[in-house]
Amino acid sequence: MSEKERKKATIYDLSVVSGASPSTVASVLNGTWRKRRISEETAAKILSLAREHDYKANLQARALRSSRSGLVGLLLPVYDNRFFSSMAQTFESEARKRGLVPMVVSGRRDPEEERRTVESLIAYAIDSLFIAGATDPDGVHEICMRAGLPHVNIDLPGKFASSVIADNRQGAEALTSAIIRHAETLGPLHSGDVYLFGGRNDHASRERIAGFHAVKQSVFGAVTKGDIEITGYSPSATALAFDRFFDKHGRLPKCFFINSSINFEGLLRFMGRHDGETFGDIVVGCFDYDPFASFLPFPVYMIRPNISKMLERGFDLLEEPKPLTIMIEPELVPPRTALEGPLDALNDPSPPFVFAD
Amino acid sequence: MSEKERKKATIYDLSVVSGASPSTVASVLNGTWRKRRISEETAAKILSLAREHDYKANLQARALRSSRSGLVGLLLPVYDNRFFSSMAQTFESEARKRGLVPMVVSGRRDPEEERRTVESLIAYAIDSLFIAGATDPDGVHEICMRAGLPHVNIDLPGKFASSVIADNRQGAEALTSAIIRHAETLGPLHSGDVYLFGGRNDHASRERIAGFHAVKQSVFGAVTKGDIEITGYSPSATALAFDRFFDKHGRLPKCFFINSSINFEGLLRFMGRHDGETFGDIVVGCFDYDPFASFLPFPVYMIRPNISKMLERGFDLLEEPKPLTIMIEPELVPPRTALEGPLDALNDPSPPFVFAD
DNA sequence: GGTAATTGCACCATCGATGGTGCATAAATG
DNA sequence: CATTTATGCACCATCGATGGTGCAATTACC
Repeated sequence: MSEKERKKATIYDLSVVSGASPSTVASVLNGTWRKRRISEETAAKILSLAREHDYKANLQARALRSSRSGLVGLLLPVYDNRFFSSMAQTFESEARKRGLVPMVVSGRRDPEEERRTVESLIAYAIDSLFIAGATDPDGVHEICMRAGLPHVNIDLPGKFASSVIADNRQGAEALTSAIIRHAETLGPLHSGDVYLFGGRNDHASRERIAGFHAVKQSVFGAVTKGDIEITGYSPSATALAFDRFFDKHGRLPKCFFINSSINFEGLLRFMGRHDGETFGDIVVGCFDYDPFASFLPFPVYMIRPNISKMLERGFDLLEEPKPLTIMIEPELVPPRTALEGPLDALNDPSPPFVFAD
Repeated sequence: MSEKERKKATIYDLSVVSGASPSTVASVLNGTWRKRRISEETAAKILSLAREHDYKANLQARALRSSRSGLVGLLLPVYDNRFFSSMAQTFESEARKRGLVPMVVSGRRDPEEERRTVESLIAYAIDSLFIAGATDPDGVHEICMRAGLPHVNIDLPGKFASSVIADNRQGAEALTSAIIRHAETLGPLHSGDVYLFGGRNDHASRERIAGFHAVKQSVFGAVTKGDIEITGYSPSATALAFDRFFDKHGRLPKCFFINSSINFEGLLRFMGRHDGETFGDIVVGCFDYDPFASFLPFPVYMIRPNISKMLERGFDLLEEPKPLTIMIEPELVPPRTALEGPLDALNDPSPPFVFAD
């Protein structure tokens, strides 16, 4: 038996060994056999033969016939960032919890590539798609429409499709208040001491900037011009922005808001070029979450979206007939707080022990 | 045309509109038409009709018929960790570069779940599998064997399958030397000041521990007993280990080697519980790479595997008839150095600009 | 004992694409 | 002009699973 298992067993093989027809075998194996009035006895025999021959359904064939593949896609811009990789992790559990198989792809912030990768998913007949952070959501939406593919946006504004978004405005306000309050405990603070770096002309950035300015307005009564430096989502462009600021003012702002952890990496690169300087007197807010950032030598406040709630609501929205938008409040993470992540849900199979050496 | 595109066009649809047979249409669309002596003219007509009807091949059907799916799997333990998410990112490019579609899944360090996820990949008829960091590589290997699935281990020792591994021994030696050298510049150092935290009874940990001890041996002439605290791959267990050490000695070791960034998170959690203490006098080595760790208030040396080279060699090894093992040297990253990551390869489509506010 | 209802399953077309084979028609060759 | 060779394509079985339909054999019922 272990020798002959070179080729995978099919329902036809089981049909031969069991003496039942292929369709009977199929219905036993896919669980529809009661509906088809297959006898308990026949079913039991086929199930035991299936186990014996290590039968595994060919899902490609099933998908082809039934036009339901059991695949759910997730389009990310990139993987290697705490937010998106954590989303991939959570997405995988949520998908499997629902009996689906996740296909996670990245569009690398390139509209052309986003389209291509989504088309490759469609070619494999995924049943639905989660779009998280596409550069060109409308282009992706268009493709999904044409393919009749149900889809939801995650953390993207939904002009056409359903969306679950973090409350960027509220989050930015919370973050801005937090850093201003902290910076004020360190000394007098003026509107001109409070900056924002990063972002781009997208919905999320606009909302965050609006929240940032709203808080500055209410705290200082006025908003300084030029308190925002747009850098796109690039570590190197952000590092350059800090270089420029530093060259001009001889220091960093007392207090600033960084649009994402990618931009935060830009700050780190800038600091890498200024070894020896401690930058202990700055207060930073980062609209993103990375546990490491929590332990830098200066206070870092972060905003952490509630990813699993967002995804859960996303699966709900797939059922919805018409486009809806749901907002989920993110969480403010104070400095030096290492929160739990999806890794904590893992059980580490080998218990700790000490090597005999 | 845009109205009627509700259902996806098939070769049969194109066969009707073009007047050619389905097999002719298929061969034109999959590029085998010259071999089949289809005329230039017919091919051109069909290609133009295909474009017009937005034809996209159903890859499930193709896979079923040709028993080549064009899917490559990557099994990770987890996504949300710099090393593995960076691997996912690089894997995706490498796969697409080869005309394949990546399917990345995580086994969450659970042998049972690893098996299940790999079986789900096999059910979709993936052509080959990259195994990175499985808890039970032999179990996975067994399943692949049974399914006749070509597979390579990445950064795992290859008892049965081909492997590309980081040189853990050499990397651990480089890392240990680096932190000892640094710590020695801060004051006198004894063998008892140099510890290792994290890891587990797996190949990588064993090699790293061997390298660690070899260097201690050569520097101090002897190895202290009990200089190693095994914690498994869990942030919380690692935090507890630091707690224990701290409770016993009233401080952290002057100089220590942390087995992975997951264990590193444990250090951060420990520090979160000791706010106010700066821990400025420690020197840390982390056998893993996270750009944020580079900028903590104490020196952190890191080891960063050359992921893209490992994956490239992995694709090569798939062709190989018999199991081979290849070692790739990792890179030592000194403190306060922010290196480039895969994100730098992305082009940020919207150029930086400043909001008019 | 004859008809009706139920049970248990087999048959067959189908999903979309592929590739081996074979057969007209046209062109080349002697 | 007869025969060989080349050209261009159609036909058909096939990959593995599914689900509608139909039909014998058994059981129930009057």
